[in-house]
Amino acid sequence: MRRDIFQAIADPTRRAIIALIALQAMTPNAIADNFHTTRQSVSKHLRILTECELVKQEQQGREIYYSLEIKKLKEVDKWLNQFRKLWETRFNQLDDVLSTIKKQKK
Amino acid sequence: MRRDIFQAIADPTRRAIIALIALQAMTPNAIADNFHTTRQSVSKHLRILTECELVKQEQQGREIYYSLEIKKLKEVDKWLNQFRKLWETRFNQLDDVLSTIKKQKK
DNA sequence: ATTTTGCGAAACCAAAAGGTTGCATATATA
DNA sequence: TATATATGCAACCTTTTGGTTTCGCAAAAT
Repeated sequence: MRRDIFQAIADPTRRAIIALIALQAMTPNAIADNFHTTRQSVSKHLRILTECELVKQEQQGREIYYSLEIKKLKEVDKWLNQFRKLWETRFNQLDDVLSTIKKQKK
Repeated sequence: MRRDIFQAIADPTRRAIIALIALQAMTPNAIADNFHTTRQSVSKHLRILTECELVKQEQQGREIYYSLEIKKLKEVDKWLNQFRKLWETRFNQLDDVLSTIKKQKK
């Protein structure tokens, strides 16, 4: 089990869940209602998300509300930082210009 | 085959390859020398990265130089944007303070 | 001309992932 | 108390993944 954040966001359903609970906590059943999948499947995704601390849970009676640990997403942002300088440089803008010229020639 | 950028960066070896060729183009053999894996394995990763347009290749004689399509990484950044506002709000800073207090109590 | 080198592609394999089904448990509700 | 609901967890199955081995081809080197 790798279970790091990059593997966690690799699955499209998990990304959808993340977006869904970003603003308000939801129960597994409520989440499952939003997708074409079963509650158990969502539950599995939630476990993975919980294991890599992307999601936190709060029990309320027999319901469990899941919400996003937004801070954890910063790790992806941090990884992107090493490339941000590259895509913001003039060199890349020049690259864009060159490829545009190339296309026009065709 | 899903083959989107999120699945591409899910693998740690692929992330390492991405970081490696971010600054200069490299051949599969040269890339493989940097890891504890075979050239064929790297080749497979490069194919995946190429398929989702994260990497471009340039043939030079019998060698093929692979380099990063930095622009493609912006897609991850774009996805993060929807959450960026959230983790930058005061509410989250308050959240941080609260969890710090919680830790001190322990 | 022959050998070496760099490469992609296909075949094969073990492990992991994602999904489903069934079950146990705890909390509501009638 | 009996039943319905919300959930986690384990077992199972199929597909995908990451890796290795083998092969063939083309370009360089001998």
